[in-house]
Amino acid sequence: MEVPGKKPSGKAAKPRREPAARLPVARVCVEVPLPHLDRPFDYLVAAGDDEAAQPGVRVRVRFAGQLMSGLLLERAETSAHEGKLAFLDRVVSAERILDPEVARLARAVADRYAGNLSDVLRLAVPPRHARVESQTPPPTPEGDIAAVAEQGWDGYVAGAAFLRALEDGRVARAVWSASPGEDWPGRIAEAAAVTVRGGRGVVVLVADARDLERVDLAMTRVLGEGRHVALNAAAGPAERYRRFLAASRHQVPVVVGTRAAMFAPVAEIGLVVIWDDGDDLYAEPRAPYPHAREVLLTRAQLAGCSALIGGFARTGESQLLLETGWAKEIIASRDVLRQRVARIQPTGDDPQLARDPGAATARLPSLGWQAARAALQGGHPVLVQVPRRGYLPSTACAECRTPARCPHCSGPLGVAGARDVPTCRWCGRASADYSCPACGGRRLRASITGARRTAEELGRAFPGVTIRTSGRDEVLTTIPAEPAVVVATPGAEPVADEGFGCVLLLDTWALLTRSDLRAAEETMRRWLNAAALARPDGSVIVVADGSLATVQALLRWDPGWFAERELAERRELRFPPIARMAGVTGTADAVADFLRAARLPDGTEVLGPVPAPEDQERFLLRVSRGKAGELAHALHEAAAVRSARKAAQPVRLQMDPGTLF
DNA sequence: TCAATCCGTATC
DNA sequence: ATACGGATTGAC
Repeated sequence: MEVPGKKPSGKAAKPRREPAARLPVARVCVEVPLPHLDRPFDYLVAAGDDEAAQPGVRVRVRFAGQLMSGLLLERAETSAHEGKLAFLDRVVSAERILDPEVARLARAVADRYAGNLSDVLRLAVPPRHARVESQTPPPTPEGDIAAVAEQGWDGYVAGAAFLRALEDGRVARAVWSASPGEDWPGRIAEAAAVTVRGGRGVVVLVADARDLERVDLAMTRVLGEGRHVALNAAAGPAERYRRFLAASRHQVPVVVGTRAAMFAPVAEIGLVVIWDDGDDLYAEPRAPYPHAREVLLTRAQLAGCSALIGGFARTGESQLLLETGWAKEIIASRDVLRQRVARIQPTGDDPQLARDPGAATARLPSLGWQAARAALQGGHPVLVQVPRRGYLPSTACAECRTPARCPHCSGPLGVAGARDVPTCRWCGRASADYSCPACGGRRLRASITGARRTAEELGRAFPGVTIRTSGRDEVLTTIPAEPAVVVATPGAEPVADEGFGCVLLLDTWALLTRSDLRAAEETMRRWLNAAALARPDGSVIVVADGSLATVQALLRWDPGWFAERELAERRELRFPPIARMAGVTGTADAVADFLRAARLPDGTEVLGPVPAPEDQERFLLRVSRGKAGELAHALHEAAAVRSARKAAQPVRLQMDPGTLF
């Protein structure tokens, strides 16, 4: 290191600056997105900046002749840099917004995802809002957390033991299969409360704003006011930064939030929680595309804290955590489960289907119609789950536009692709030789039947009953305990005050026949999440063949069995998460150039290329789980080589890509 | 021999 | 990106 001496200043413009007496060197992560610059750069701290220039503050630095933003990672006595060090241009604010624990996590996430630290830090630290920073914060509440009633966890084998471990500050890691009807926000709030009582902080992730609202309310109920903040985009930048600061300044011990909260700072983190980790909203769409579950698990590992992965469904990744012994299972005993679960029945092979006059009127399988009618008569609401509008087009006659109906049950006929055989979206029967009952035409055209149209049809089937819809445009959060039919798309199901008397899962054929890797898992997740809303004395009707494994798992309410099966299948096929994959996308030339530069680990399988959008192509690289770190390192290195020599055409790298085909 | 320009490389 | 240094070129 060479400190600029008292050289005779030729031009008087620069103010003379002396380095700080102790720890004069600041290591800075400069905000540049280039892989070959993904390392800290050392700067001198001026004596006047000594106090403000603490680890975690925002700084401005001159970098390659330009003023750039950066984050101060650490102070040091000396630098290994050979040349002259420049001074920090200025400390933007003395607010230490990058927690050391989060900084370590960010580095690990960057490494795992073959990305840059500065990219990850941009995800971890919200944009500054100067006014909010200067405002004085509300005082932290005094007093103890009320003793938590933990009976809610008593229904689970190992549930009480898990909470005890949290309170005692022992490390406990669990995959929790919530029982149907569970007040899961309440259970999560209880787990948070005992952790806080043990003197540690908590980060809770949920997939969307609606779940966040529920957990937010539960936290207030269990912890009292002022002990947690909810982080989500909806709050707006100023409010969002205010809440971030409340966590960063350790004024609250608990943060709940959507994806971006995975990096939220809390003092002495003791527990991370993620609910429904199969929801695809947990995949971050910005580089380097980290998945919230993986970030939280990395965080738990690095910080040595507890982890709770909860849901009605169970992902392959969670199952792997159990099979490797990293986490323990928390699950209700069969007895408790029997008391909680509704009567679940398939209709796929319903022998009465065609003959039942009620079914014909309702254009529903008779079993479904009867169950719904019974629930309504009992004074309870009915939930009908249908896939999202446009998810799978149904069809009409190409000549006269009469909607194409199943000859057996009058359900709508759907086609997955132009050449596919029309198949009923209700009963799943194929109609290879369909002809239009109105004009005899044999050609079909696609038309859309969304939740609204389904609602209209059901309105005719249940005259005099209120029909409501909940979907992308307008999401219902809760509905009262009175007779009504709610048609909802997956993920938009409201919670009924005392549970639904009946839950109908329609259009299951559309979900089951999708060919991508997660189709079965995703179907299971959607069914379980909807079926969990049924009353214990209610019914769940799934319009599918009872012999299918996915349907079997639902009937038996056994997400563990299903996940085990699913993971075994992926093991056989060498699919993630058993093996690990990386996607390399770009123009043919760029991708070829990249792969030439990459020193891939021994045994890497190079699959492809396959065509990708915009005239690009994609390769998939596959390695064993143990070599994933090595692969990520090799990819980052190759990206660095290319960016250093200014390769014109970019290549997009993605570890664990969401779609494999 | 010197200045203008090009190219490659580092960026503290 | 921009800036700098060494190499290269061309004119005197």
